Amino acid sequence: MAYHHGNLRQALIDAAVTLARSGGPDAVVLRAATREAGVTPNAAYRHFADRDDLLAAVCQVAMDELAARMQASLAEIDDDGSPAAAWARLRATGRAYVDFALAEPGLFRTAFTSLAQAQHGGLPPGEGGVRMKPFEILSACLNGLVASSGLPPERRSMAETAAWASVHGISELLLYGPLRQLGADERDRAIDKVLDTVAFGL
Amino acid sequence: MAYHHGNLRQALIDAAVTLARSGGPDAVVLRAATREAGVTPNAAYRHFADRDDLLAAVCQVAMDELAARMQASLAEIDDDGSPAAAWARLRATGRAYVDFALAEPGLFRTAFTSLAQAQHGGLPPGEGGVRMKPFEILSACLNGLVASSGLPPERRSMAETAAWASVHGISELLLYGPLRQLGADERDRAIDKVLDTVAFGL
DNA sequence: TGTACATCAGTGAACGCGCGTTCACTGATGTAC
DNA sequence: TGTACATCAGTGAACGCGCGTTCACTGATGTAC
Repeated sequence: MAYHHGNLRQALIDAAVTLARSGGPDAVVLRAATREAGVTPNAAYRHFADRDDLLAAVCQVAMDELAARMQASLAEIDDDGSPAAAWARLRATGRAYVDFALAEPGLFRTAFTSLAQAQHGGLPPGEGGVRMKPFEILSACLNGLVASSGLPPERRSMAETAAWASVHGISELLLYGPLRQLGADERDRAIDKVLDTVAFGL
Repeated sequence: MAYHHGNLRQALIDAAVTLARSGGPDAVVLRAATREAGVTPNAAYRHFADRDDLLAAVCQVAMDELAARMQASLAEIDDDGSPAAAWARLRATGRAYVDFALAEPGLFRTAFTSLAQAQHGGLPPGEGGVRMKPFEILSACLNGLVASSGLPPERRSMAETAAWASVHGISELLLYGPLRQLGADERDRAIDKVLDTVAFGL
């Protein structure tokens, strides 16, 4: 499968991810990606329908990266089936989520923009475009919580929504909101406060 | 104060707000605003240093609008000093926040972008740029909650953070996240769930 | 009250820029005989 | 094994677009005598 370039498609995605990493979705500029890959602008059209198609690929990568980090932090906690372990697992995914947002604001923002575009543009409903692996990870954690008796089943309903909203919200607030100037310590305390409140609230 | 145009500065802001309303901060295009105001592009430079200066004005308007809606929903609940009233007031501001986000996604997004830019660009720390009236409203609600004995003082700390994160998060999720396809009923239930969880968690 | 003048809000024309995208092409790759 | 050929990934040049911004200007407004 190595033609002239080798694997231009992947090279373009890599370059575009780098752009998104440092400047968010708007920085995913088709010409910049081809420049970085050492190729003519129009060469991109052999591999992507248009700029949006390239952006969609980047969004998928960003979302997958977020899921991978959540999964990785989950792997560090051994699941002995106890409620305490189940709560620790939930907290770990939340923390990983926020850490990813803070460490990679550009990718974090990008991860959610293909969803935004699917809203305006076409894209058949149900055919969700980007797969939301993070959502599935969160659901699994909550299921584990119920299974371990850490959470009464009658409180399980819509727990994803409550948990995700808090964790996503604190990420945005720390990045772009009134909390963006916080020092590292205060930031940690803010994140803990949010995670505490969610756990208690559920 | 009426020269040639009347009040071009305000007319440009109005036009720019309309742009932001339908397309978010990126839609705030200086030339488009002058076009709408029936004026030459460079006329804008009599009233704004550059495009970012115009955008900053729009951000302030958007943030003020958000605060106004929170304030308005607060005014509908008579404050008899009881804990129940204090909780209802908190909930009303949260609900107004989410409702604003859903009704005016472009303005909502714009309200928070001058903050994002102050982060990258210069802007002396402390000199916060856009004033965060919504934050102050929320703080006042939480103070009222403590005053009414609805919330023990030892739980007051960082309550703004927890409350705001949840409310901001559900807004983003409904607009751009996995919940963006929800119907009106499910949406209401999701918002209620989040508000319940916050109240319980605090 | 009338006239000369300074101010300055808005004009007209142009700049350089980088973008996404299209066209006809070239030349290396892999394939069939 | 060697040659003719089809494929198709990447080239080179160009397009039209709209943007932010700058220049020297014009002409209506308000002011001083």
